[in-house]
Amino acid sequence: MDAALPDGAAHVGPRVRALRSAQGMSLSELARRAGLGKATLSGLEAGTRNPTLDTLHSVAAALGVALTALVSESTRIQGAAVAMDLLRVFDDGPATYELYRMRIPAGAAQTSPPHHAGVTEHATVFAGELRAGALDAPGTAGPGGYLEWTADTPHGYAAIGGQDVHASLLIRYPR
Amino acid sequence: MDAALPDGAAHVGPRVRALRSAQGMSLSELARRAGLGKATLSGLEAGTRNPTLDTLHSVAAALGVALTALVSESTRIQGAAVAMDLLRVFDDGPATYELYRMRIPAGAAQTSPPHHAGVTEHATVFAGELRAGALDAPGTAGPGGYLEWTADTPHGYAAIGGQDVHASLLIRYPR
DNA sequence: CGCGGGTGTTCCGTTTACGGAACGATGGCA
DNA sequence: TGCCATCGTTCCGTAAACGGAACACCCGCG
Repeated sequence: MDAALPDGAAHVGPRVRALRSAQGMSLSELARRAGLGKATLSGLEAGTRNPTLDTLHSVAAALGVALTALVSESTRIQGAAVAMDLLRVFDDGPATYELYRMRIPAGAAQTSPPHHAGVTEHATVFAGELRAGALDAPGTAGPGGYLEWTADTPHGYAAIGGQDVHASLLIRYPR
Repeated sequence: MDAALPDGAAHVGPRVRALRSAQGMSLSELARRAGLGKATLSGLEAGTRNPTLDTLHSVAAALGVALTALVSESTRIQGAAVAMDLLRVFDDGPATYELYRMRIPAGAAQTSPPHHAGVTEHATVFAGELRAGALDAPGTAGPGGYLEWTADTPHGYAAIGGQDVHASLLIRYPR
């Protein structure tokens, strides 16, 4: 399960430094605005420290970005053709929802084994032409279009137009 | 004792606890899987500690969710009846997309002035019964349902069932 | 040349997040 | 009923993240 997740903390430092210098802000000034010691920031950017949630929050606020922007590591699920980034997990009463961003290279296709009973998938297309759904009855949708299907049977995804498909995919897992 | 952990930290604890119990996992088991001490997790969930990035990373991995899912904070847009949290902004080729999470209290309703021409809105309902769309031709959708409408005319949102509406709203702005 | 104000790094004492162990509470099971 | 496993919390010594100060360095300016 551990997979080859590169140590998340290692990426935060360079990202802070990049965001900071992109705004033309000095380390000293960021420390002042964030109410942190310069030693803290120096170590954080160098990756020699393991920052606290409070510290990260202060830095993000002083940089004017969301905390997510500092720690976001795209947990990418890379399939044969489909790449999905998990954006968010909702936990709403009778069901759990996972919201993904999906990319499919032009012309590529992929099938997926069935999930548990009652699971449905909902896709909203940003760009390209998506064909998706049950293998024997797929639907198609272009930019702005929407598709939904039950995922408890074998289903597939394909970019049938001449360009890459970008879409958001919502997977609903009932209790 | 006062602790008084600033903002962000306060929300992480309950979220971890919610995600953990949603999977039917005990605190002890999560501690074991994450390679953390039970004291660390107990304090984290209670909000009496200020966790380290490493700790958060371990917890997220053991829960099988992205680190973002633990620390994400929302930029909320609060209307008369509708509360929307901006989740993500996409900038894909010919259009820009804003992905929101939308909540409407049971029985509440709200109208929205027109946006620019060509703007469309796409809603996927998680819970409750949503009535939304052009004022003269709204549609309705329940859990798992989908609605879309053009936003360049006056439009509205309403929770018509007896319970709150939870939905994801995608707004598409063509160039 | 100083000199003052800026940079980022390093040192150091204090604070605190960490894991391990002990704790009381709870829940089967014989 | 006792027994034992597991639950989540609390206590405590250690490791380390924290802020402040000292540091070397680099500029613009008189």
